[in-house]
Amino acid sequence: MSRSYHHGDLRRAVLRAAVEVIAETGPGSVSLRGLARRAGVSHAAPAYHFGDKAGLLTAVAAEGFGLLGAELSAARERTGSFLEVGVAYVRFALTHRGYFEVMFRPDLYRADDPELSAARAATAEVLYSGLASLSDARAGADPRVAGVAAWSLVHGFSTLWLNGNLPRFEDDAEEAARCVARLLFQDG
Amino acid sequence: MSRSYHHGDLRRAVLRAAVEVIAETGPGSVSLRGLARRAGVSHAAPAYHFGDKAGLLTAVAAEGFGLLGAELSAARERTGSFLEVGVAYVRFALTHRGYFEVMFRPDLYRADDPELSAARAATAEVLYSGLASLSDARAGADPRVAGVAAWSLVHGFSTLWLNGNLPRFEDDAEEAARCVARLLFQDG
DNA sequence: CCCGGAATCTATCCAGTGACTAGATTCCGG
DNA sequence: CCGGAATCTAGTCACTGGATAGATTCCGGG
Repeated sequence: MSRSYHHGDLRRAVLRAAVEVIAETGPGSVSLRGLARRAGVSHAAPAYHFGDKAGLLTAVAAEGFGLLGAELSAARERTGSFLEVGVAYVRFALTHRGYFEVMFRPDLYRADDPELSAARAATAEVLYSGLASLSDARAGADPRVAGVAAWSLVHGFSTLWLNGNLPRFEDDAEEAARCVARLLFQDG
Repeated sequence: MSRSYHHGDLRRAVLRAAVEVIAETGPGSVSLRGLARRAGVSHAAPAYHFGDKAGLLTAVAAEGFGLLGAELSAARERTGSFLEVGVAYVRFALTHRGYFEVMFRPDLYRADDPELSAARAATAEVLYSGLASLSDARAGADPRVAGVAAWSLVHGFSTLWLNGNLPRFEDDAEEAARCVARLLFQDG
């Protein structure tokens, strides 16, 4: 019995399992006790690492913002196109659903967590950094308004797709997102 | 004691209370027992009308789609502008948060409920009925793509605003939404 | 090598919730 | 006014989140 009194990396294991469960069945169906069972530890073990359920989801959201920021800046460096940053946003939402479904639901976690705030701010920085080219394309537009429009477009597409409101595009979501985004970001 | 064995209109009362609670503290914090207490009935009474929690939220979502469809078509008739239909979408999300937060979270309710499906289809009909003018404005665009873009934009703006990601526009959300939408729907 | 504190996990307990069931009460049409 | 239908109550069970006390293991200094 003594071989596994300590799990080794329970924090990581619970985090991974949480993201998986959320991706499959939504954030509402995640339970600390279920994750504990899945990891083979007692039902109170996760609380040591995360405090409570909100703490776990805070960690999920923080990691998610970190991943999103990384993917957005990678897309920006790779393609140099603000449109492709938007496409990368949608791609993240669809391929990292477990994170995405938590990140934009502040009632599920502690939005004032410092680590999370930092990750979120860094991501926003990347998102808005490409605004110059966009506001050039739409001369005279307030860059803040243009940024919000861009964010709204890709965010809305992502959420609508995730909850099954875009059935006609379910086969090639990424290309559909690119077509949709092109209507707003006319530049390639 | 006998004076109020029957509540009178418990179904309506629970529905109203549910929408209020959701608008204030999110769908996660709604409990059948809490709503029952609020209405002054036993904890099992709501189950008679809604079956279970998913049934209650199904009713919320169905009523919400009905309201949204009505407001969208009203905006269309009143202004004749597709842009104003989009603004009405945002206005609905902000003023009927209790409904909106449920409607686009199918994991919370029974998405195959016939009454709900009908209400949702009717709303989609209104949403897409103004597409002709939009695709005229953007010549050559696939009307389906244009419709998805429009829906994505207003939906994304609404959800981002609701979860506190657009702090700079919190004072005059409706006018901000109009500015944002104008970037996509160039016609007035 | 070993000792003691720190890190990690277990075992219990409690309150709140959703769901189910049997039964009580009231309403309403014939 | 009577009997079935509609509505609500009361009780139960399994599950969850949260809290606490204590057990086990790890690790660095002597």
